Amino acid sequence: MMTSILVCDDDPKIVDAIEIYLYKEGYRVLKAYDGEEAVEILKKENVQLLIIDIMMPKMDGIRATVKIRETNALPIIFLSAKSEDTDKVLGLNMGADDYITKPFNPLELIARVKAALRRYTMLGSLDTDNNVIFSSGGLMINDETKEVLADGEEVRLTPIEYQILLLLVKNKGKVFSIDQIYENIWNEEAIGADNTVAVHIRHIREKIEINPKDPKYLKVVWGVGYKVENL
Amino acid sequence: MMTSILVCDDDPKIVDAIEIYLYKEGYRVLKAYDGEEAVEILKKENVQLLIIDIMMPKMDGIRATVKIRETNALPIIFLSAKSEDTDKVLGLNMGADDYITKPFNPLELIARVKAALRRYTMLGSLDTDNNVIFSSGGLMINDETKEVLADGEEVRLTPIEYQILLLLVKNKGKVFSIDQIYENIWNEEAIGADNTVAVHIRHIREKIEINPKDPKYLKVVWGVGYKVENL
DNA sequence: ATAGGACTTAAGAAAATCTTAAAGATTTAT
DNA sequence: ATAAATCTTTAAGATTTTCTTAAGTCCTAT
Repeated sequence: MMTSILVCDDDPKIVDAIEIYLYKEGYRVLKAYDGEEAVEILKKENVQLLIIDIMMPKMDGIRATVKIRETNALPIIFLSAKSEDTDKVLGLNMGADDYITKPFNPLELIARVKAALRRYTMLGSLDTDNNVIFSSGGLMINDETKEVLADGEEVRLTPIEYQILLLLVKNKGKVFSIDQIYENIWNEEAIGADNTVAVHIRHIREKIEINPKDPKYLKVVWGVGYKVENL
Repeated sequence: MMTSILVCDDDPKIVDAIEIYLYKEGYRVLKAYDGEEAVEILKKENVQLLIIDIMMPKMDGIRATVKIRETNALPIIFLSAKSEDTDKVLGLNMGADDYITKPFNPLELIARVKAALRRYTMLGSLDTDNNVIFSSGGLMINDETKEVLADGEEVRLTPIEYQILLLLVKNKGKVFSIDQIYENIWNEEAIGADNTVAVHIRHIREKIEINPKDPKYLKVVWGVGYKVENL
């Protein structure tokens, strides 16, 4: 399903700029130019994230947020001019999940959008069993059938290997320390279990990587832990 | 999310008593028995409130508070024996938000805890806690993926380099002395460690700066320390 | 202008972390 | 009960990171 993002700012130039960045990342972009319009669109459309300016005519971002929050729990990112610190605080209390100050760095915008969406879908995926398929690039896990595909090839993992990979792919991009991995899978304190996990990592790599010595999916982050690249 | 409270007193009886009161109210209670321990725990755990005794061996409550305030804005409630009025005043100037005199009334403790937490969450604590993305101009750190982008380019930092840069970007604009940096990252006293930090600074600059000789992000403040410019 | 302290830079030794293979222990399936 | 599969442990080697030393350069006050 395509992710829809509603962008709301009274300055069309900013809306257009954000649209371009988000479109490039593969999101569907809806546009509004004041708070009322945003509220209307959210009633009709299925939107996963709202980016809204604080200072706007008609209905400002804060009042709009209050109204929206009455019926919708979607994540909201506020836009604000650099020094509007008061607004910042107000906005966060009103139910915004993050904020970006103008002028903003496009990469930062994208990163914050992704982080907000991830937090949101993480919470949502608990109720909807819809999310059983996780993937990153040529790597795919179907948690219903327990099938793992790497570059089109089916891969047979042992239960522990499967659980580790599932954890990492479900949270692709996020780095897990060896202890975190151990505690997540074994449900007990990790003491002297570092090699255990390391060996499983090795086995997983042997099975899913074309070249285990130079892994493209399961990467080490030195001194920190492992992650599955968000491809 | 569960609210965590760190209780720090050198008298285990008092810590245990407070734990019981707070636990009944549904809070998660962490325990420390001197200032150093408290500082350690606050670095690792996500804590929303600190209750700390003033008179303690090793590192007393006031020095601990000063240290903690360098990086953490959580509310602090001081515990003090009845007549230590001087300490009381000192503590409040040091960034404590409230104080309770021993022996205390459990109901009063709970009331003050709730009041402090309310004030804190009102002020948008989301800034640093929920946030995993920190940026300054063209510099961006995502602490979840441990990715660092400088002018759009991904940069590979070693763990120590990463931690130093994260500290500076999280507190952009603020100057840290070499000793402060050392103590924050290594968790031990900085003695003769100035060159060590300087070398890491150099390495970070080599990686994130276009021209390391004329750095635009990681600047030196002569005779004081280093900071990341608040761009 | 210059001396002295503060910062920068380079290179190599030391330490820490990760990878890998292989063998033994445990669990599961037949 | 036995074989097969899976998991854990060990340990050596490879790699990366960290620290130290030492010699530079740059600021600032006199």
